[in-house]
Amino acid sequence: MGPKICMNASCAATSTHEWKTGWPLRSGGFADLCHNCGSAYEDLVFCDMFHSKETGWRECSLCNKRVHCGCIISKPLYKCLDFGGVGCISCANGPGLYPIWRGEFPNGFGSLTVNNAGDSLSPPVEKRLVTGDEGKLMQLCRIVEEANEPNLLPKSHRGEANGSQVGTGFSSVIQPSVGLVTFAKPDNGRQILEGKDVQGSLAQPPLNMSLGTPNFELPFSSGVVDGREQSKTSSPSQQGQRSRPILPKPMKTGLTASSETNKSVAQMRIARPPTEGRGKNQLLPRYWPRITDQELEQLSGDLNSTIVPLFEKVLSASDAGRIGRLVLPKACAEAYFPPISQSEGLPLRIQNVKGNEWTFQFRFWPNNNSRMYVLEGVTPYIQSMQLQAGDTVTFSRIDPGGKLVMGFRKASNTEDTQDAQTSALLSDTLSRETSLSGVIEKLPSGSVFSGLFQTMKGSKEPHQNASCENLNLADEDIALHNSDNYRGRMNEDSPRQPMQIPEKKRTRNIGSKSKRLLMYSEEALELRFTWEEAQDMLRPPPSLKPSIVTIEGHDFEEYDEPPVFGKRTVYTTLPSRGREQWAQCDDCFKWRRLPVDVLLPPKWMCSENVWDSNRCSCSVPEEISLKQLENFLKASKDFKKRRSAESHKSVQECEPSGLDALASAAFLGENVGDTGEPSVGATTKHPRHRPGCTCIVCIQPPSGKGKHKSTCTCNVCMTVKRRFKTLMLRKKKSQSEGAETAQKEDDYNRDESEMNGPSRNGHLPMIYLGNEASHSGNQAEEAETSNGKLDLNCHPNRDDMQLDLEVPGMSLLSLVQAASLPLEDFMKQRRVPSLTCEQQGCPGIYTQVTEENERPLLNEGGLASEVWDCESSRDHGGYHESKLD
DNA sequence: GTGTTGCATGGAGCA
DNA sequence: GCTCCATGCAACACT
Repeated sequence: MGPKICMNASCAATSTHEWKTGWPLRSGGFADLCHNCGSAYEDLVFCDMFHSKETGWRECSLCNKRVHCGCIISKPLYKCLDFGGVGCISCANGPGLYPIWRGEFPNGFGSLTVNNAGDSLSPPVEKRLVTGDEGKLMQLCRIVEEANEPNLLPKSHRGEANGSQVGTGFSSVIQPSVGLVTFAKPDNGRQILEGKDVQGSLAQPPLNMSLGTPNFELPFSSGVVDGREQSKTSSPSQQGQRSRPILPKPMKTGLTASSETNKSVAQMRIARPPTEGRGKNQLLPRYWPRITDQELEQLSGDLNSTIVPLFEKVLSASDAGRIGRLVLPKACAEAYFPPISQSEGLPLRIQNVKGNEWTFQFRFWPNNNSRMYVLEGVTPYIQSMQLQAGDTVTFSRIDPGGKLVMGFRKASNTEDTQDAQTSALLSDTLSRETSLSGVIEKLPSGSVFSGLFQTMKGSKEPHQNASCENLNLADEDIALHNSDNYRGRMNEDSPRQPMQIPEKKRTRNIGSKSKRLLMYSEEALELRFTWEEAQDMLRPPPSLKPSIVTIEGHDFEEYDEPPVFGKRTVYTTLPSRGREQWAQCDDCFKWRRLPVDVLLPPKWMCSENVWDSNRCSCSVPEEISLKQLENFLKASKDFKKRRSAESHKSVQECEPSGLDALASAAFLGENVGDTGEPSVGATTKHPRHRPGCTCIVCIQPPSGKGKHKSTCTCNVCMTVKRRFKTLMLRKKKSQSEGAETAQKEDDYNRDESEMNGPSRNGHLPMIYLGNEASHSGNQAEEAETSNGKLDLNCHPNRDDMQLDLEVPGMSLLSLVQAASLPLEDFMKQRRVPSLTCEQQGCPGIYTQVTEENERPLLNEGGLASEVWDCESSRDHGGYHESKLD
């Protein structure tokens, strides 16, 4: 920001012993004036002193006083009279002249409709003043006056307005000692001008707020003028556009608020309606910047700059996605960004939170006879700020200079702190004063303009841009403004209720197409569960029969429908009764025993217990003791905890690295990443696809398949084979050391597995395409997620479901390649010829040295035995799932 | 095969 | 019934 220059063109002083603030600028902020000019402005003699020789002087039709018309300084000082001519402001507002006054306001605040009773029809927006800050007080007084011209006070009266409402037409309170000024965003009054019943408007007063002055020009306007320029000077009715309300419906009790109320409410975090804009469209509250005027005052007071919050937007999934297009609210784009006539738009330089400049392409697309405005090229910004859907980007402007500032607010930060003091104060206030509730109730509240404050914080660093060189805030300020949670809803029925973000806002992006990813973190957490839990709930489509497809000579079962969610059940194994399944009634919460192979719907009650006529009612007591049940559940819980910890541990331990990774890469033909290894992030080849992506690209086998045949003796293959052998020997050694422990573990796991159910009664993990019953092995290909991702095809409770994961993260195909075996041979090894349960001495677990599988899976060193779980054989179509030890 | 661009579609919100 | 806007998607460009 350059040195100050007195904005009185005939003065242009660059130094003065005291700078004063003058008239409100059309771009926001206020003119800088030297002491002399500022004093003249404050004394309302500015035009007399400096414009006396300019054109535009007229006489008041009522008192014949000379009135300068047409400059920005004199704008508030006269009125065009209905019967022609002009009147000086004191005459125009004289009693009796305008029993019902309405008119346009000149400074970007539209117009205000007031009634005789003095009710303001627009809710107040408060601005905190610092005692002694006469210049700002003057400005605000002027704002109030402009919004409330019938109550214009002579200068001598302004300082005497303590604690009293100014005039009768507007509920403004000017209290320099208290430091509060309440003023309203005036309504544009167009509805009245269009002939609506004025008195009727009292009951339902128009609360629309025009975004700006018709002739508003942005300081950064490129000069490109398009059709909007014309339209913005016309009324909505002329444009055929509806005006959208940006303020909630008014409360019937009026808006007059006590100073106490004002004081308290001023500290609330109220969405702050934008101070300006171009008037055609009106801003929806959801785009209001969430910064209080008080905060702005603090900012601008310290910075010699005026921060003009413009709007903010919660990022949608597409905004935060890789497309790099941020959809701008139309009204905001047209109000605050330069007008563009060509679809290509123009580059827009916006300062980021650290003071660096970013250039985005501001453009539009024609859409339904309208326009859709976007900022293109935001991906670097989004990524560097680590923004995601649900976060909020904020746009503001620094005046003078009109520099656009883009901040952000993380969604995760919006609800994690609480300012108890303010809450208490607010609650206290609300308990006593509810007249504002109607206004505040629907105001989008929430955290503050943290992005902006981060801008300030960032500005501590060396700046590239001069406009921010003075932006500096203490960390305490940051902390202050990070203390969110003034959000909320005031309710007359429960005035002490803590403020919460309006439900409409909170949930508006959940459920529909446009609401997919926008959830607050807590809600997301509530929806988050482990893949083990999800696996427990997955059931094959109940009434569907799989179709059998044959791929490379192997049969696969394929379901057309995705898995369904079923009720979670608990399996037990009792020596006397064998395996049992238990389910809890959703109504009475009693546990009922069920047949092992029963699949329950997500909601299930005793009355649906068709398998046990004695216990098909909630009134019948449980047949299992509470203690027994607790033991089962506890064991189940402990087991899962332990598994989870072990899983993490094993993943870390077994993470292929260094030569292993290279070896794998060699086998996989440099396509390890394509195997879908969970740890692999976005690739350059298809960066849109993340781990877990099930698109056709990501589920494709590695393209390197077949590069090296099993007989290949190239250096790479030989190295890898040698490396693999070493790996397996090492593993075997470690296994032998912990054989005893492992056996115990296995027994334990088995028991627990049964207890939790080989989910879905002993079936293998269900897979969508080629499901559990197929046992064709392709579940392993899908089961390579090991980092907690939801994997539909991996059994949560059984190690043997992950038997192919000898090398974590490798897909089945990778393993096939690694084993240097044709797929057919590999599959044979995964299958053991039919042995009946009787042959194997079922029930139980026993060890058998296989004959046909003397070369066990991936084990050149030889795993001579495999553990057989006969209990699972029943559902395996005569085959027994092998289990690598 | 992948990334980008420009438009179309349809749900949500509002009067 | 209208506008807005999140997102899908086809066509095109690029590697």
